[in-house]
Amino acid sequence: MFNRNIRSIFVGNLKGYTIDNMAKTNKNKNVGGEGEDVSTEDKIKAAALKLFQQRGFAGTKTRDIAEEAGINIALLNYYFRSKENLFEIIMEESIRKVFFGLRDILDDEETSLDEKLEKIACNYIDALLANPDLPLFILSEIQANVTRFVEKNKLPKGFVRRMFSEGTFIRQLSEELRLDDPLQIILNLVSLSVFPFVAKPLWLLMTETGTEDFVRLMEERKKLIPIWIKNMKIQ
Amino acid sequence: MFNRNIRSIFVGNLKGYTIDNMAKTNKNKNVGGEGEDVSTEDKIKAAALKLFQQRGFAGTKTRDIAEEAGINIALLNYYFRSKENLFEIIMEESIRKVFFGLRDILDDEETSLDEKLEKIACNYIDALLANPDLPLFILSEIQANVTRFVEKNKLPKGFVRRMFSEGTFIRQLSEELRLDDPLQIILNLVSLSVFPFVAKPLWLLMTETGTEDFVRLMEERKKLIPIWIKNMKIQ
DNA sequence: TATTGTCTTAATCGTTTGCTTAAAAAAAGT
DNA sequence: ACTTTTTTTAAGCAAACGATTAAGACAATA
Repeated sequence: MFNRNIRSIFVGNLKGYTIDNMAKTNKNKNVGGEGEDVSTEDKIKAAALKLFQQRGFAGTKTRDIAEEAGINIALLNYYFRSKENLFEIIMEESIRKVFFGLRDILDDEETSLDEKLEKIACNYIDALLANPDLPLFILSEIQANVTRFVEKNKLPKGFVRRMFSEGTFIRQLSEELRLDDPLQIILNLVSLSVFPFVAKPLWLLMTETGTEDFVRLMEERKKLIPIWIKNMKIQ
Repeated sequence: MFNRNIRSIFVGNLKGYTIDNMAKTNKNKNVGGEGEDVSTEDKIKAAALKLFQQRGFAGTKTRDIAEEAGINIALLNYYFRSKENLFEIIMEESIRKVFFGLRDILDDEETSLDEKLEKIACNYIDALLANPDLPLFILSEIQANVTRFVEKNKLPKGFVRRMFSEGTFIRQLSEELRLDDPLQIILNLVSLSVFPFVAKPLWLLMTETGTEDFVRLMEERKKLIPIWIKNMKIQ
């Protein structure tokens, strides 16, 4: 609750306000007994996340974010210098949520492949159930602006190499399961776990079901996906 | 090459031009020997498809479409009354491409489940290789504007019921393969086939490979996916 | 040749959008 | 009481954006 504002303000130029002004008193408003009271900055970020996920960067207007957060545009620019800056912050946290859990599981040398498969399917689907719109948000924003991703180095450092070259997970896949192409299996693991969330709006339309049914379906998959993956060795 | 313009103009109000004006002389410009010559309407639609897929509806500016098509905004509005109208047309054709092939295969009573699985994986991946950006485009635009989809009834009539209730494919799945939940299997089939294309930009970034490698990977999957699906019965 | 449909040029209109500013009120900290 | 920080109000600017219009060039057709 301290460095947040500093970072928000520090990205790019700073006009009008001094850093001291912003950083010194960044109180957390959680003092009332209700527990409903959140700091304004977080209110804005929550509103921005919601709208960015729903409508994308280009489809979201700063005025809508302000309204959703229950504040005014002036205040939005007082905290986050620009729409783009706000978006960067939201996207960075989104990436973190989606990739870091995965990395921690895959990196571990101790756990067996079986455990990893279960952990990934289980933890990952849980994480996505908590943030169902994250995957489509990230994927479509990459599509809309690949360069921004490459330049701003949004992917966790070393994540790529650790997962696809020197990673223990790949080795485990080819050794323990004797699967010819580990890349295909990784792709399958991610496809089976993530795609349902990407297709959720369409799925709900087509099956004419509600969110509750969708959640049930995903809960089942936590057990099923590891089984399916293990059955993917050539028999 | 005749009713196109009529439809483009007819959606919504019509001001400034008479229907006769538009419909009477709608020549196809393919008369030169080069074969490179396409009708202006198609040039605009091609440009619109490309940009809408890349940047989404909100992220695409009419001026960009005009520039991409090598024409001017005035002409764009002369053919397609508005950006929104142009988008509707593009989206409708996109939906058609993505869903109709699938429906035709699933509907057929004659072909066995094995054949269907192979046909879907093969034909579908071929179709997506020809239009790699279609799935993410459709899915993110549904997310961005679900209501537009519901109201404008974009999904093929009867498609939902035929696929998920009275469909022969579902029956075949549960009878021939004795899979407990056919819905999960359908979801898997689509996930394994479609997700790689949705995640393509991210995949290329992470694997540090090129489009050629991606195509090879997908070609392999055409054979592998049916095998994986068949192995999904509880053993 | 006159007509008709296609396309360009260039200007413009009304809105929307991102962002800024100034002044003051409200709240918090000292 | 005072100072500082947060938030509102309200106005407004400059650019972008979707759409329109008028006038005319060009090509095809009759």
